[in-house]
Amino acid sequence: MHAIGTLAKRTGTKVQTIRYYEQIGLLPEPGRTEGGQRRYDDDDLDRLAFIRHARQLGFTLEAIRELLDLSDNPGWSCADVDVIAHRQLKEVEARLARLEALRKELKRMLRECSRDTVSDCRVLEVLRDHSACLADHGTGV
Amino acid sequence: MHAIGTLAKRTGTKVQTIRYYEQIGLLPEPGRTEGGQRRYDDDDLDRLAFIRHARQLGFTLEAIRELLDLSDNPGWSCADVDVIAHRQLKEVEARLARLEALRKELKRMLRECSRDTVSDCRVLEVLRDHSACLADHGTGV
DNA sequence: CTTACAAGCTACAGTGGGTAGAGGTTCAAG
DNA sequence: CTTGAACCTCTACCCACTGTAGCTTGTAAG
Repeated sequence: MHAIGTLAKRTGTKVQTIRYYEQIGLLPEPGRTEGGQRRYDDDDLDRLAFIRHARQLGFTLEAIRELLDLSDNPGWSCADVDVIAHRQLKEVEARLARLEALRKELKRMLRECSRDTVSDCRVLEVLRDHSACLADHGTGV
Repeated sequence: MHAIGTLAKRTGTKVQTIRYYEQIGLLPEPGRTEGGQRRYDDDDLDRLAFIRHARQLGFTLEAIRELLDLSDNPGWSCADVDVIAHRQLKEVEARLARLEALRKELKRMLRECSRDTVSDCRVLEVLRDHSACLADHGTGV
């Protein structure tokens, strides 16, 4: 039986975050001491570790909820899990592509700036000049 | 004199977002018609375009506020602007690195999964098995 | 057994960067 | 003059937490 702080330490989670996961139904309500403090068993620890690991991989809490549902049901299908993981990979790759474009644009801006070593900086000009960029509205970085 | 909807269309911003920028002090309070509707001039349009462009480059609203302050002051220094832009580039590059690591981990997971074509999927195992990953707590993706 | 204090508790507010909706008013074209 | 699209304010919501205030409980040392 572990106190909430032990769980927190073992999984690298904040105490409040654990209570938050309970609140939104990702973690089951644990048992309590007479005084009302939460006490967890190893299953809870595993479940939390799973959640944290999936979060580190960028899964949303909703996706994690799906994964947990699938793994809770004895008749879960591998294909469903695969779909979720692939969806996640696609999202990560899309974000990567956007960030890469961003990096190029920033570098270009800074390169232009450093060209005129003495006088007025061009960064603000570039930011101001919409036409100079490949503006696609809606960032989603 | 432009209505808020015109500004919105021209800069690819939602009407609500423009009002939000005003609320947090990024855009000045514009003049109003007798009936109370906002009316903007070309300076406002430029300022909003600047904000949107900077947002597309991933600058936070706080960073944008700094940039606008610098460009409002006649005695702003190029070096200050440069510092902000470089800071932004560093942040983007850090996020890129993290996302790249993430993509690798996801790919590895999916590769392991597809190895056993028939039986139970390994994705959930991998998510469960903390030791298999290069866990650094605190994602910041 | 008492005391000290770390760790726990609940409840609520705030973060960033907006977005959505209700319910009402104004503007401009026909 | 009428219509209806666009405007107005105000409030609440999104995600995934994080922080704070004010209180209670658990535990180890003396």
